Amino acid sequence: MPEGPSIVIMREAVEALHLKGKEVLHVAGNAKIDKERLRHQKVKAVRSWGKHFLLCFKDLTLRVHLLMFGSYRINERKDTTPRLSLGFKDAELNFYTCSVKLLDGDVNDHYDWSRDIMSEQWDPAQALKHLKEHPDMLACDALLDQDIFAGSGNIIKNEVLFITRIHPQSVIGKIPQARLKAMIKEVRDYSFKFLEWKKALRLKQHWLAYTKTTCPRCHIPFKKQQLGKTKRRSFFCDNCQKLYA
DNA sequence: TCTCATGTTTAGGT
DNA sequence: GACCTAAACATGAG
Repeated sequence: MPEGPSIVIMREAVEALHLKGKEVLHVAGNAKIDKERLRHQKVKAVRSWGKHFLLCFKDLTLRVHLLMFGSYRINERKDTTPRLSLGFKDAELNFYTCSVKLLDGDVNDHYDWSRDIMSEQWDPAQALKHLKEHPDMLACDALLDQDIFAGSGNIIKNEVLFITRIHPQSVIGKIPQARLKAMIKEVRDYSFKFLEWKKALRLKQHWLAYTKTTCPRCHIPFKKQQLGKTKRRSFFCDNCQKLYA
């Protein structure tokens, strides 16, 4: 479920309920937060930042992170106890196996929207600056760093590196600036393609590298290794992806 | 049946 | 404090 584009789908689905101004009438679930604080709050905005789904109230924001296996239901329930359930007059939101947190005060004080790869405020120049602040970082780690590319996950990482022909173990400080810019641009572009494919239930069939065993360009076997500090699966072609080191 | 993974936080060690 | 590792969470695809 949970890379940035999937959270955008979730946000759009909740926005379609037109909850703005609606009051939380019922709260339940096994989340270890002070759920009573949410009761009688009126929704001010439905937002998202990277992999975070945000329901904003006056001076209080509910943050839901689906982690690896989280799920949600709108006006439906699963058989298991929800982590959090919010009941409105004509709608119900249920969140399962996720991380839930309450953020105090103005939500804008918690988030830099320009770091969200799906945001209208996404700023590629800032991303370049952030990358340059970490010259020793490996490309495979940079593309998972939520402080630089909020919303990018392991699928986006693998696809972007393959498309831009950058080896996952490339050192950020050794990658020519033009290549870095191309990588940053592709994160954004790929995320919106991801969004459309996911909506069409056609995401998997567009994967070029992720979970693949053979390079679609030169047809030699892909390498599959857990790379970088993040030790996440990387699928790559030694032949087609240039190692800057 | 079993393994593993679109993710992050936290606790503990050096 | 920096840095690392493992555990915890707990679902569902293959």
